[in-house]
Amino acid sequence: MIKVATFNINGVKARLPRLLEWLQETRPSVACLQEIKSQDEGFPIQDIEAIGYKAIWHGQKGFNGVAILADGVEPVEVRRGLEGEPEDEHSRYIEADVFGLRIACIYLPNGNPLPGPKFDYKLRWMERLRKRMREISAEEVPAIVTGDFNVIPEDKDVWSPSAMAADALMQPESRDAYARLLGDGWTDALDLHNPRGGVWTFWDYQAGAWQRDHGFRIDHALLSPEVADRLVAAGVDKEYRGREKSSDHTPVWVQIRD
DNA sequence: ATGCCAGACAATGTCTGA
Repeated sequence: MIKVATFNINGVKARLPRLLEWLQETRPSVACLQEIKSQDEGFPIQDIEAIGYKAIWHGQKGFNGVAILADGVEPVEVRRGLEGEPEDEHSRYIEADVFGLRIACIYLPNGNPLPGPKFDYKLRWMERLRKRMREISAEEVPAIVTGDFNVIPEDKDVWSPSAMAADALMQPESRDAYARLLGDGWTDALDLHNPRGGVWTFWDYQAGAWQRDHGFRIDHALLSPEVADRLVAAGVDKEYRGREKSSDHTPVWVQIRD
């Protein structure tokens, strides 16, 4: 069984104890991290290797940054960054082959405030992502595109649709772009296993959101048809949101038959 | 209407985020 997880870590250096304990307690085969908020040279690879993982990462000063960790084997990097905007220097995409799977780890732009350049960038980035995902589909490799999509797919995926109505995460344009990915043949694994919704992956640090369970679902795992056929389970490691110095996201995982 | 909270950077505040 292969377990592929994603975790928006919100600062890999500030969160290192949480990351290491999560890896050791849940032992995912592959762990995709977002918002490492570290330059390449500051990534704590020694601590990660000390507990048996190998990794590739794409860092950036101060914010963004993504990484793919694998239990005992080095992920083979396929690409970093998306095509289409050569001037875009945000570290938001890294892709690798590992355990016979193509894994893409993404940190999709938030898009707030809107309207404005950040929302425009989000929508352009989603179209660039779609183009890459269609290329992966054409390869017909078993693939998982996972990470922080910064899209609340449907009203059932948020504690209060009205409270979030003006947010970039649930604008019709954001949702339509996400729906187009699914329309291309990708399966939202967590949604498949929780069709009635009510499953959150993010709770804001502010306004007591965690205590009030004011969360929403923005961390996703999209499966190619070759992987969807092998899906055994999907879930959220909710308890990690309640720990000391936690990220504002929880890990999301899928289990895939060998 | 705004900030709430948090991390990084390199201040003792600013930027960024969701």
